[in-house]
Amino acid sequence: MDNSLSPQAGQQERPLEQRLTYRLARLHVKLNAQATRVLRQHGGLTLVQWRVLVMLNAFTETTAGQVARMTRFDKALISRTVKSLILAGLVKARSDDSDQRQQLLSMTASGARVFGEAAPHMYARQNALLASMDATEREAMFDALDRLEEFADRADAF
Amino acid sequence: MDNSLSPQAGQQERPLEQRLTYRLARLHVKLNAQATRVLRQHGGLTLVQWRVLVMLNAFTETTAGQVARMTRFDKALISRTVKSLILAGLVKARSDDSDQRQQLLSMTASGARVFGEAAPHMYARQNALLASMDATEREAMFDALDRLEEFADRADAF
DNA sequence: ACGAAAAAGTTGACCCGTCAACCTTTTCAT
DNA sequence: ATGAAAAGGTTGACGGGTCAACTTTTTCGT
Repeated sequence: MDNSLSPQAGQQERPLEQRLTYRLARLHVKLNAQATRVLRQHGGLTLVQWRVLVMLNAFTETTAGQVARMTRFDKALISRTVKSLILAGLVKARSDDSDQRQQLLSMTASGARVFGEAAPHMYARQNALLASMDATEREAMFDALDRLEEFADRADAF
Repeated sequence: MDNSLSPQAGQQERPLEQRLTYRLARLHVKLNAQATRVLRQHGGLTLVQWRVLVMLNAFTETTAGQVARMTRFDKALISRTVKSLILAGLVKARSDDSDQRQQLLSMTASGARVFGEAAPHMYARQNALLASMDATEREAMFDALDRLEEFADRADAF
């Protein structure tokens, strides 16, 4: 609750390490916590479950692999999450005749209901988030994100 | 390797959920991975160990609690990380006569050496990151971060 | 048409980070 | 001066997320 720093604080304005990396990490944690809370209050999905359902909502019959690629989550994580969703009756799998390796996933009616319950709140939150910036700021933000991500991808830079 | 999406992709330009949250998460993961790799190649610290040392470098004798508050890491995580640093001989603890609950932490010579080995690379990386944007973009980025973080802190907004 | 390589998914092991319970020491109100 | 509350820190348990190994099915070059 008390935000005042130690007696020694203030010696240096920004000892906070890599400010950018650090700030991003902090923001990410906070936003995640907020989203998790919203989901818990409106249907009880986990964040990963929610993201999978978002994908299944946008692309009606999709495979686990495609979800993994689109969300950039690890396929192991997706595998377990899909299993949990099927167990909860929110998702169903249909085997693909043309490729026996993969299964086509889609929401069940109950899945759609739970998704529909959480979605308005999640999207409202998202809009409120975006509304905290004006158009040019948003533009700048997304540009910066692109730039930074591109940089982070040049793994061999260091 | 293949970035092309499914046959169904493209139906919607941005089904990617909360674009912002999602993008931040992705960037955060990438930056973390990069930092972790740099640390592994230059001394072998973990990211949390590094951040604790950054704090001990800036504030000579600090307590675990202060490190936790400054880094916003969970105190449990700090406790374990400090233990690992002491075990590795990189940090030493001195009991505080005026308060028996806490211990004053500082780097050992060997800790300073390891820190000094990693620091140039970490700071170079940080500078390169910032250099991927010009001054006004940086300004906008940090403004946006402030704004978003403030929003995320208004927990009761939803 | 066959064998090598690649893709889809599953599983186990592991680390990171959080949460809650707990112990000890200190603070503070009355 | 004493008991309640708060702060520092430790620990155990747990979920999130990654990595690597493996199975099965498909693709593709020759």
